[in-house]
Amino acid sequence: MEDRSGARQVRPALNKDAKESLQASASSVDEPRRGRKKRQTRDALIDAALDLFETKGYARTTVREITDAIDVAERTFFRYFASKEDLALFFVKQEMDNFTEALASRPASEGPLTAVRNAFHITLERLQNNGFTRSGEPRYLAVIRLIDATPALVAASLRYVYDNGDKAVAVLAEREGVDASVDRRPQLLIAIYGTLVALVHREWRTYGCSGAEDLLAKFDAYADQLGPTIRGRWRAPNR
Amino acid sequence: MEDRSGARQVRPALNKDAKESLQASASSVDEPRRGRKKRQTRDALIDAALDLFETKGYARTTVREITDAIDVAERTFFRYFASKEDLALFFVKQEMDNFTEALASRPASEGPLTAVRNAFHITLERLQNNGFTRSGEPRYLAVIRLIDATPALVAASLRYVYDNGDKAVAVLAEREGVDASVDRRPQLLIAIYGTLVALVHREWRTYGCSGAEDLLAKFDAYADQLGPTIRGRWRAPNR
DNA sequence: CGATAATATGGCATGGTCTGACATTTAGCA
DNA sequence: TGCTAAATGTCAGACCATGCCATATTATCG
Repeated sequence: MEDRSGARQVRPALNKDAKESLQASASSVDEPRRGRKKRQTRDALIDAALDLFETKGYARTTVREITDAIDVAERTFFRYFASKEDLALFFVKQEMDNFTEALASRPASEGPLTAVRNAFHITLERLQNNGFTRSGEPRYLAVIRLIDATPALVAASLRYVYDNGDKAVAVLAEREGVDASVDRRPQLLIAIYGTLVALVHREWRTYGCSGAEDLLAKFDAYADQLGPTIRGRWRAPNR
Repeated sequence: MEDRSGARQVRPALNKDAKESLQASASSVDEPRRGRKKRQTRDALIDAALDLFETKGYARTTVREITDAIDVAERTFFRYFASKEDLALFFVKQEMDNFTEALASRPASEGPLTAVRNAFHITLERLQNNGFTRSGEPRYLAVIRLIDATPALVAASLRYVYDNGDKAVAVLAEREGVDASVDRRPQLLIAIYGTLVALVHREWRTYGCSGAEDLLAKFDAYADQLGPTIRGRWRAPNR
């Protein structure tokens, strides 16, 4: 894999407990104060960062500014996130995890593509209550805009799906009772799902950035075209 | 687009004449000396870099080492390439350009998917004579290995396809006589092509890294699964 | 040929990301 | 209260990337 030592690489790991919900910021009691403070700090970092990103843009926001905003040392930032990118990708990871989970719980009666589509819908719904920006917009919408407007983040999130789809692939293979190590279909479908999401995000951001329903509609529109795209000739443009 | 000033971002532009073949290093005469030297320097940078990358890995090779190897100032490197990544992506760009061109010249009798598949074959064939490493291996194979082994480069190349597919999309729409601004199929197919290539590269690297024929075979194997993947249920694994 | 403009390089300073090492504080617990 | 471990802070430094200005090389033209 090569990756060692040299700076400037996107490292995985580090986030042992990075998955901890964040939405359940209802600081459940009885939890050790230490862990609670840790999550608080992490959340504060994310909040401050997203705020700054929205105002000044990703590239023009320095890590220093983020840490100054919540008064911690710059070094601390890198104890929570492997990189500036890593922070921005926090939500991508969450979305992917949600998706995989949703996929796993789709009834066996649904075919693979149907299950994937429904899982996406569920994922979006869940994300709705994942926090809001100070302007009252669901946070994940703001994040989508941020990522799509920042080349480096687009790249990173594509990659994240690219090499973290394994779990989803496994789930899919399991569902359909095929062996993912010889059958390429699970991997193919997840990869296609990834690009679908990317395309949808871009189109959504390009035209308007309306609500989440819009996102869903676009996703379905693309998914509907999957079959026609692959089959034979195209001829007459649809509609 | 936001991207400005802040370091650490992948910038496009800059390579006004970066496309100049490189394969035609036969330094055609009558060309102004200045341009010739420029290309020589650029080629030397690429050669030295690839050499070092292969030996020490991408991350552990510093720009300084590359420039020292051909005895130019570090500053000069960044006059040829926007970033270290940019250099590594040189071949990705080339491949994409070749592909688009090949696609454009496929006969109208071929359906879209067929044309894409054939264009890929042609692209690979052309790349065969694009220079060789000191071990005699076609250079682009070495580059594929390099990229796939380096997370940051995987990300960057995915992105490159993601936001440079426009030309190919246009070509495809033109071929099929559809309007790409309302019909999503061209974009969808190119995006799928991109992920297909990524998947193939990974599988190729994971299992053996044999010759180019192997790459072609794997590509076809994936392409063949496209239809079955999308349609209805899967049930019995193929084969 | 020689002056002049255009372009490629070199050199230097600076800002930004990220890491490693070590010191200091703070929470958890006997 | 005092010990232990985890979280933070501090500091130095590597590396990538950009801006700016000086210098050298090449092209152009009278």
